[in-house]
Amino acid sequence: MPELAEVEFYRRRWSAGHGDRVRAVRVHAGKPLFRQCDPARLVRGLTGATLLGSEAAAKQMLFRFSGGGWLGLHLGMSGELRVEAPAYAPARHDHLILVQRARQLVFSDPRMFGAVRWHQGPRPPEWWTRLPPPIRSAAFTPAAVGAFLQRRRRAPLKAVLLQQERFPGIGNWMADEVLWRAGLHPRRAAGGLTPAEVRRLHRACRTVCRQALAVIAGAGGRLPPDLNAHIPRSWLFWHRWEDGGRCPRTGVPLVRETIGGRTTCWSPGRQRPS
DNA sequence: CCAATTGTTATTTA
DNA sequence: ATAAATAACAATTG
Repeated sequence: MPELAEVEFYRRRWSAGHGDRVRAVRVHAGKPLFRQCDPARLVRGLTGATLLGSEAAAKQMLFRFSGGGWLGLHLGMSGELRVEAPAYAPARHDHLILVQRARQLVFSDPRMFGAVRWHQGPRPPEWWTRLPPPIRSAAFTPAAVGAFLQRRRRAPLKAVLLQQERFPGIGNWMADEVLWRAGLHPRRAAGGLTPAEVRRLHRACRTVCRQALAVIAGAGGRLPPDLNAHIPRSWLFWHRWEDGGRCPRTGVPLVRETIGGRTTCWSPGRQRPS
């Protein structure tokens, strides 16, 4: 499930453990989740360390520990972070648990497309510092979007929006939401947009990211009880999987089809193929 | 049994 | 050689 805003939502859950020491680590070593790290070193580094802080960017999270330890998490397709009571008994898909005095920080991922990384050193790891500039940053300009679209000019817009090197954090539902807001058909060739359409796409990316973060991860106040609790009914989000779902703006029946290898939903009329 | 799933990457095709 | 499409990864559900 997790895209930009969901990742931030889950990171903030674990921030309940900031400032507390990790007394023990439970890990399903040998699972593909740990292919990018050495589970033995992970456990050795985490045990006894204090969780000092954390950040999320794109679909990545980075947790900082005392002693120069950095824990990287990616939630893949089905990952989630939870906070459980000290007495909680681990379930089958709880592949990494940081046990603290007052709680357990649980990383659960049934499909195991996620990843766990461990880095030891004074500075954050290379993979983190080299992430592309966020969509909400000043570096995400219409010119940068336009240049990227030109390089992928024959690919459908939907496929291009899913490329993390230019649209970090965008996933399947956010891509559909962006194209719907911009009024662009997902099958349009990336290189065929007018300058005005590129600007619309750029603006829709920023708007969707900003609003999704506010609504899903909480603007500044407290975390919503549930991921989707505050997503407005006026978003495509709620209608894209419904059978007989209708465009919340035009009332026209929505269409679903595979584009760029992923199930894609759009509103005919509002998003024209040429 | 077949199909589907909010992600990424290796491999194949054009 | 490059870019686009496809398969594969694993688990679960309809």
